[in-house]
Amino acid sequence: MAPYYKEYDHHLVALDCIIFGFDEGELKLLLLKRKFEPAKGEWSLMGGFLRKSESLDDAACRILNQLTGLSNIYMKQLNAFGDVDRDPGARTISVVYYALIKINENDRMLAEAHGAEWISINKLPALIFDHSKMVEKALEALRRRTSREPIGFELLPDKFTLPQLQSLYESICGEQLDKRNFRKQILVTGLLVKLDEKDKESSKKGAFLYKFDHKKYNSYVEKGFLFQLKVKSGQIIKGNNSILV
Amino acid sequence: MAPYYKEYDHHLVALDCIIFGFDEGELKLLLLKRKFEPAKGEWSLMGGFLRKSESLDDAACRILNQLTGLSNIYMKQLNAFGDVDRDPGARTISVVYYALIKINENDRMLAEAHGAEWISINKLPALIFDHSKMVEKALEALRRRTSREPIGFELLPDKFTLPQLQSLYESICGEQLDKRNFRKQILVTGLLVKLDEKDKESSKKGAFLYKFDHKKYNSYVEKGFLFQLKVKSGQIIKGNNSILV
DNA sequence: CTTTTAAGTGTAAAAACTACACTTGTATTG
DNA sequence: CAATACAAGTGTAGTTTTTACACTTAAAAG
Repeated sequence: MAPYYKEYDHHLVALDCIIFGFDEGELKLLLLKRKFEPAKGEWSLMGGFLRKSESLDDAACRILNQLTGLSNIYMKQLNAFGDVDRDPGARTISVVYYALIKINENDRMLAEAHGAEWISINKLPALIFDHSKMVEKALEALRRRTSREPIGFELLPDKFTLPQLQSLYESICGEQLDKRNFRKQILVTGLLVKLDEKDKESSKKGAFLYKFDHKKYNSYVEKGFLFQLKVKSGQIIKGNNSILV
Repeated sequence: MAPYYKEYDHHLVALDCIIFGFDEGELKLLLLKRKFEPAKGEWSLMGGFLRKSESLDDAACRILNQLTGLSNIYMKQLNAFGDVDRDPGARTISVVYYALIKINENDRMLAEAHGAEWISINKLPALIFDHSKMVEKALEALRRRTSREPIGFELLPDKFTLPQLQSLYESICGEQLDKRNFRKQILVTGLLVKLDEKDKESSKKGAFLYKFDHKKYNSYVEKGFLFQLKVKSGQIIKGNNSILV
C-alpha cells in the first residue's frame, strides 16, 4: 500500500477528549469509568484509537459522538502527549482535544446511559495515566482562549442571563468579578442581544435573557476585529511592584 | 510485548520542526530541500520519524540536533496534524514543534553544511504537503506567546540593544512600534540589565547593550507574577467602533 | 569643522480601569 | 394586603494606562 517510509516504527495513536460543561454555577468535566484493561474501573477521559481512514479531527468527533451521542460541538486540539510509558497498556501517542458543550437534560441522561458523569473541576478524582496533566493543560488553554475568543457562549444555553454569564467567567478564571464592571465590559462589545424575556429560576425579580449575536461577531472577525475580555489572570510584572525585588 | 490494544491500527508518526531565527532585522525560518522521495528536492521543514523508544519531546530534540547540531534550544509543541492524505508517501501523523534559536556564524555554517537555509518569513517559498499551514499556525502561536512570555530573548544574542529588540518585536507582530513607548514598556518590567558597553554595528553613536535578567524573571514567575507585553494585534471589538455596523 | 545617522529622552491628553452602594421588581410570608 | 427577603440592575469619580508626538546627543565620515 504505502510505498515510502517502510523502515520506520509504527505506533498506536489514541484520541482523548476533555469535555467541558457548565451547570449549577460550576465548570464540570464529563468523565467515565474505564471499561477495559488496563486500569479498568478507574476514572478516565473519553478516548479511543485512531483508524487508518480518518483524520485526527474526524476521529475526535467520532469518539465524542460514540460516547455522548453529541455532534456539532465546539472542539479544539490541545496537544499530543507522547511519553514512552504514559500508557502501561502499550506505547501510545495520545492526541488530546477539548470540547465545550451546553449541558441539557437530554445530555445528562445520555451521559448517564453511557456510565459517564459530570464532575466539578474543583472535585476531580484521580485520573488514569497522564490524564490529569492533560486536564490541567486544557484548563490553562481554556483560560487563555476565553480572554480572546467569545467561547463562553458555547457552554451556555442559547438564551442566558448576565448573572449566569458572569458566574461562568468566574468559574473559568477562578476569581470573583465586579458585577457592574463585568456588565459594562461585555455589553460594550455590542455582541449581546437583550431579549424581552426573563429567567426566574434564580431570583424573584428575574433576570433578562440575552442571546449572543454570532452573525455580528463573524462579520467583525472577517473585518479583522478582535474580541477581548480582560479576565484577571494575575499581577503583571512591574519593576516597582512592592512585593518584589 | 505490548499486551493490550492489539486490534487497533498503527501509524507512522513524524515530527516536524519549525525553526525561528532573527537576523538582519528579519524573522526567518530554517528550511531544507528534501533529500528523499516523495517530493525530493522541494522546500520542507525539518522532519523525521518517531521511534518506539523515545518520547515526542525527545524525538523533536533529536531531529533538531541531527539536522543542525544544536541542543538546549527553546522548543514547544505546536499541534498534531493528521489529515488522511496530508503526506502522499504514506498515512502519517505529524507532531509539529517550533524552536527559537539565536543565530550566529557557527549555526549559519552548520546549516549550510546540511543544505539548510535561513529564509525570511516574508519571502517563504512553497512548502511540501501541509507545511505552509503548519508555519502559519506556528506564527500565530509565536505572536500570542510573545505577548505573555518574554520569548523574544531566545531569538537574540545574550547581549542586545533596545533597537534590536524593538525590531524583533516589530517583525513578530508585523507592525511598527513607537520607540519611546516601547522602551518605557519593556524597561518598566525591570527585567533588562543595562551594560556599560555599546554596540556600534548599526550606528555611529552606538546603542547600549542590555542583558535579560533570567534569574529575576524566574523568581517573579515563581511568585505568580506575569510578564505581559502589549503587542498591537488589531483593533478590539467595541459596539461603537465607527467602521462597524 | 560640518554633515550624517541612528540613539536616546518627557509630557500632556485621552482612554480604560477600578472601586464602590443604593434602588427595583417580585414572590413569599405573616 | 402589608411587610419582608432576595437577587437584578444601575452610575460615577479617582486613578492608572495608553497614546501621540519632536528635539537633542554622540560619534563617525568626509
